[in-house]
Amino acid sequence: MPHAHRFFQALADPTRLRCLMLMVAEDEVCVCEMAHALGEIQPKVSRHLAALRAAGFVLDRREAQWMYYRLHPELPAWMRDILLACQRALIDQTPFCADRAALADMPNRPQKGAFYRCA
Amino acid sequence: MPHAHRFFQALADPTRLRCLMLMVAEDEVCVCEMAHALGEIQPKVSRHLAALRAAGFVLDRREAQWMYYRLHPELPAWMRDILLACQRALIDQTPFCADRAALADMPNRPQKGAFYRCA
DNA sequence: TCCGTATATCCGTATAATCATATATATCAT
DNA sequence: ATGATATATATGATTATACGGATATACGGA
Repeated sequence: MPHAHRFFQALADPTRLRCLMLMVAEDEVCVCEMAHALGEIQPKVSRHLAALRAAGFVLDRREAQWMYYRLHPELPAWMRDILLACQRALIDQTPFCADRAALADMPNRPQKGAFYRCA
Repeated sequence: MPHAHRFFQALADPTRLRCLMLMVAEDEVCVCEMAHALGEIQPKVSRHLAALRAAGFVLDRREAQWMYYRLHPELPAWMRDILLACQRALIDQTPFCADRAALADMPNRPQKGAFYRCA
């Protein structure tokens, strides 16, 4: 119950679920990419990612000024299964579909391992 | 998006998740059975079940004085899959295991189709 | 009338949104 | 190199809202 409760509590917020779906789809995503994809302000996204990190569901990694977030590699298998089931169920639904499209169309999108600037 | 949000919001409460796991395990369960199994007061269980019903995740059925709740038969397949994945992952975990045991040991447990009273 | 159930209300707590600010890193000019 | 500036990110503080718990009450069937 403790783990399950926290996990579903994390999924229960639309912003967090959208961020998680982006991470499932793209593996690693930085804050400014998520903020752009969701059309939300940066502090809002950052706070929700901090909550996911504090709960142990994601890991962050710094690369220059960008903080990249990804699913925690040691996430229990059943939680990962549920996230994959969500992706399958929601992949063509609003707003998840539009989020991925907006991310793909993001101008000046930071490129990992290169020295580009975020818009 | 609205559906997924509501769904995980429903799962995010321990009482609701425990009730849902009982319904997954036993198909139909009445309010007094759930209250006994969880060791919670009846109004608390009733209110959470009302929330699940209002959200369309469960259906209720009256039989004499007992209200039996079950998963909504038209629940989307991906939601049902997630509930089954939860059952597999949590079946031997606290408190779900103890909830099933307490339900099995419940004295004067109402029997469907008969004229017994709830303890 | 009794019992199971549902609901209204009140209150305390938790959670989220927003603004403002702080920190860190990179770029650019000198 | 050094320092200034811009961008990305994080966080503190405040406010607003949602949620849960407990009690009391109302309803409905046997």
